Amino acid sequence: MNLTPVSLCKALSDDTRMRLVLLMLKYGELCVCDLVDALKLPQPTVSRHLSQLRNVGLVSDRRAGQWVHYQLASNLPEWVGAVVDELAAPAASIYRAELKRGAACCA
Amino acid sequence: MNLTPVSLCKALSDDTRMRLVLLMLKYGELCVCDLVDALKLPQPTVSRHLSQLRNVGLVSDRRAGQWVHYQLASNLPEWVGAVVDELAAPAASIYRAELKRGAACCA
DNA sequence: CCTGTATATTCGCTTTCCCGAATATATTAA
DNA sequence: TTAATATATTCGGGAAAGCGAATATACAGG
Repeated sequence: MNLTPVSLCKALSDDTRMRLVLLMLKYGELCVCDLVDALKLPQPTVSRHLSQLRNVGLVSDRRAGQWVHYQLASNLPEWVGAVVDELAAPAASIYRAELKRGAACCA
Repeated sequence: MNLTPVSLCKALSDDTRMRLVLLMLKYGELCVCDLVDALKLPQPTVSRHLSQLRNVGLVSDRRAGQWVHYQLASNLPEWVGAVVDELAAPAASIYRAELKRGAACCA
């Protein structure tokens, strides 16, 4: 968990990871299948990007049965939350429709 | 000049470019030789990174005689300025001493 | 024109990033 | 235990990023 300005930017400098973060910012905790469904990307691809976000400390995971739920880490430095919030609006307007979640896979 | 949340993050996800932006944020307009001197990096390296920052629209250049002066672009979207400002404090505390400019090379 | 200084670009190389495909692990249910 | 579902990891290749070295371009002065 080594969150610096540069490592945060690196984590967010990919469309898939940016959309993952936006989804968690919008909906809170989501399981991997929800994220796969929302982004319409292969599951290994989503898992790999989630792994990068987790390694840098931006998101946390929680296993519940066979599902793993991800959310933005709760103990983020203030400046990290501020940057993410600032990016959210212009990013959301770019990805529009791609930030809808379907029916939850894990009831 | 295609400044999106992801392209901004890409531009800032490198130590050299982050320090270049911090220097311009702190001192305003600087010529390339000032930046080379401050960062203690080869001139072609600095030029290449400046080129990336210019291509994405984050900085603008102005030629004055044999010197070229760079500064943060003046017409940046509000959210870009906000993100840069938020990153500045934690980044400056990391790079501390490396953000001093020496004597101006172009009097 | 010729020289020197400032800046930009190209080249070749190495490293890193991203992806698809396949495989491995974990959990649940039967 | 076996099968099925959810998630993670590994492997191999291709694309992109970063760098040192060399070269090219632009301007100033003599």
